[in-house]
Amino acid sequence: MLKKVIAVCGPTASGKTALAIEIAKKFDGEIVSCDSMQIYKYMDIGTAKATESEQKAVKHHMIDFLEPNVKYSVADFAVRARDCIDDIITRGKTPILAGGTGLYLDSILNNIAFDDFGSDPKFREEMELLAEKEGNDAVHKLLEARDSEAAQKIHPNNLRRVIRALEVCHLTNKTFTEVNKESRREAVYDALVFAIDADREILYNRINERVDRMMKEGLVDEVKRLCDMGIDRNTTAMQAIGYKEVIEYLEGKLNIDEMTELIKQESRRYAKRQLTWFRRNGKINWVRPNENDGMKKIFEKCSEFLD
RNA sequence: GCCUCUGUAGCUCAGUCGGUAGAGCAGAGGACUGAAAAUCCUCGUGUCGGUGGUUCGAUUCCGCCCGGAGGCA
Repeated sequence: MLKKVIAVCGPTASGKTALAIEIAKKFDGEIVSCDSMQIYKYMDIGTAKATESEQKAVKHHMIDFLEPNVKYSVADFAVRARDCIDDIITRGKTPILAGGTGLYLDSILNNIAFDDFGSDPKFREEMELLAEKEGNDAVHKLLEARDSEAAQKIHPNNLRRVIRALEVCHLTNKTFTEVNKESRREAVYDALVFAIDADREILYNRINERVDRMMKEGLVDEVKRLCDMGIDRNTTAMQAIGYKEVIEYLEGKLNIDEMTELIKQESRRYAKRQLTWFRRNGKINWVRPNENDGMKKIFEKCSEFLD
């Protein structure tokens, strides 16, 4: 028997949080966030976390539990999120996955297993050095020799991926391609997946407005506080859109208008990448909750699914 | 009023010694299995301001007109 989950995804600023909360209220659900940045504490404004009152109304999981200097990955996420989901089901409630990090969502929906072979920082360093000295192609050639199928799929300039693939070969003595194949376990979830659809122009306006709101709500102070806490600018958390740009502003590299514009632009581009990710998922129901009886249709689908 | 410069892709500009044009940025599309809000790939037709003329042929040369910048009065 597959475990039933509902998922809400879509580009940034499309209204995922609101929709997920509506569904949760209606179907006695709890929200499991699939967002790579909302996991961090003290990053509320810039990541557009659900507000305190929203969190009071509906229980949120996978949010706000990590110090910003902690390294985290899909693998960590998947393990913990699955426990969360199982726990919610055990308590007789409906798990609602919500978030814009496509990889995180898919790791759950496709039930990808991440074996515990970890990483080898020293190996990565060596490869990075090689790339610096002899170019990206030199590293890619190594991958070609170990796993030509992967080499074909990964562009030589995508050093990060090339190195990761090599690292997996190095750690497991299997090919990256093999390891990935084996990681696809049998489905355990039956998911009803919604993605929020919006005209590009409207979406971009919403993004722009939201960034302005973040500025008013004190994004700059939020980032200052993180810096005062000693959070390094190279951490994953500080690479988030809205954070890295504020840091540049604080360093005097941008003025406030340039910074705001840049955050908007990066957010728009991010939304575009998210759309690309979700579009290739054929199982997604594209919905427009704000139009006509959009919400009604969504609720109907949910009831039908949960029956 | 006169003189000079200028008008080329959404923006900033290059260029064509006359054979209908190309960069950066913006934008669009795509990839994605341990950093994923990251990382990476692909994509440039536009009345070359308008209109007449010279020419086999003009965005390129010439005249006029319109718009912009500066200089002299």
